[in-house]
Amino acid sequence: MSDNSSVVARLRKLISEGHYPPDERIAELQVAEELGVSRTPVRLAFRTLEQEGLLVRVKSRGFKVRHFTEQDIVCAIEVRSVLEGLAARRLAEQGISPQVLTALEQCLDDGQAVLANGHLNHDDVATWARVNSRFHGLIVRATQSDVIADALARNNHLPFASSDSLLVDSDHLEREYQKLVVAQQHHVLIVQALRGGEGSRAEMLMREHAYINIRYGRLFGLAYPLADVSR
Amino acid sequence: MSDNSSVVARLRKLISEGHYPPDERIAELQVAEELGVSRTPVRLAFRTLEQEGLLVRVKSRGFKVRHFTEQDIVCAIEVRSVLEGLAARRLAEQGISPQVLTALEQCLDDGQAVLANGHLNHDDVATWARVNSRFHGLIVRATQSDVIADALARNNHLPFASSDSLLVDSDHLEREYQKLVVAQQHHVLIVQALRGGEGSRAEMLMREHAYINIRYGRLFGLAYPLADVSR
DNA sequence: GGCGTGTACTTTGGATCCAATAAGAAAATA
DNA sequence: TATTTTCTTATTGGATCCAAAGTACACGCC
Repeated sequence: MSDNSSVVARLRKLISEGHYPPDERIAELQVAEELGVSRTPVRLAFRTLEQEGLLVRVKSRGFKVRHFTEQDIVCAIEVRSVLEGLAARRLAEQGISPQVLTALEQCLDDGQAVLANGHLNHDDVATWARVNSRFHGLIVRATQSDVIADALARNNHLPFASSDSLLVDSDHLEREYQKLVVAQQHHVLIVQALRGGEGSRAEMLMREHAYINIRYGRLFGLAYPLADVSR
Repeated sequence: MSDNSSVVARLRKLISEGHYPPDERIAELQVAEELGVSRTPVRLAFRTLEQEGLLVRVKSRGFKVRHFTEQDIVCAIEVRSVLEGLAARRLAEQGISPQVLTALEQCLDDGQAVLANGHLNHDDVATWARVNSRFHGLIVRATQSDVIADALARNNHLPFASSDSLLVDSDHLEREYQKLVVAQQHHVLIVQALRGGEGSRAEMLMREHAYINIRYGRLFGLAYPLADVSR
């Protein structure tokens, strides 16, 4: 807590929760008082958040909260799509280690276990989120490339760009179950391609996989306050 | 100059020139004195540079200069490759405006003019760099997506990831000329694909185009001090 | 002579102070 | 009454100060 990175994290949260509305200027002093710290850590955090893409610099008068359109969200998912695709291709082509392969297969088993009941409950959703996060993280880290990992991490700071954004719609659990079944199938095929060293296929599958929330039409109606979204 | 962004720019330059050696800790006070400013703007700049990937945070003791391996440089180019590929695909699929098309064709003409002599001189190289930069910038901006543009911009902060890094080898001007001829051909084909709305083809061409410095074997022997590079 | 503890120093993180500047409000003039 | 000019105020950028933490060195003890 003595570290200013917590200020970054707290601000990230507050922004994506809409506490600071999009497109509105955000003052250092006000934030500092609300967080109970001085201006200094806030100023530092602003620079970080700016680079993460959550704040934009206004001509010569501080920062304002970035507003995202539906288009932006789609783009962020597309960016993740090509970057994770790249990671999968690299991993397949450079060869996957037995350790990583074992870990990925464990993810497949764990994922299968979640879906075994034929329906979803709350714990299932949480478990799947963990397994899914582990799966994606494993592939990226296995490429051993900090450059790719960083590019992905930065993109994932944008709200709903991350593969962790499950967007589970508790009103349509049936449909959500179908989505996870498809996701699980994707995972199986991706591991298959990785094991077989099929770079292009791994990339293609991973790219398609990233679109799952778009394909399943659960992209909008988000908690995050989009700028000009009506529906 | 009164803006601290100049500190960021100056530091970026100093780092990529090797004034601060890779993998070595970088102290706020020392930098502040060298730049003739106080610690505050340096501290702010460090946060920006960290997000840009030029500095890495050391456990709880400030920052050190990031070191890049050959592998990292290749990865950065691959990242640019897939991102510019994405931009090209989007642009082709969403349809390219007549204005942008005209501007791109102007780039093609200008590029052709540079190569018309059959050989390169110093001015030619500079001109081509400008035209090339304009060409790539046009395509990215035409997608109207800040998210993609930002992802690219961040990646381009890594040394030699940017398409502006021509890496012209004045000792082998003949080979460099051949490289630019190929690049020009790529540009022509890319515009063709964009005009025809062929998204996949545009993406594929753009991705290949990004690899030109790798294909032409002029990737290493760089000014930037790589960590463990012998050749 | 080696190892451990303690102290001094270096360096970062946070708070406050001061100056520059831009925005906003009020007043004066046309 | 509208417009322009000036003054006040809010807010950022830079500098300095203080506290906390970590490192290194030295001294002492085993």
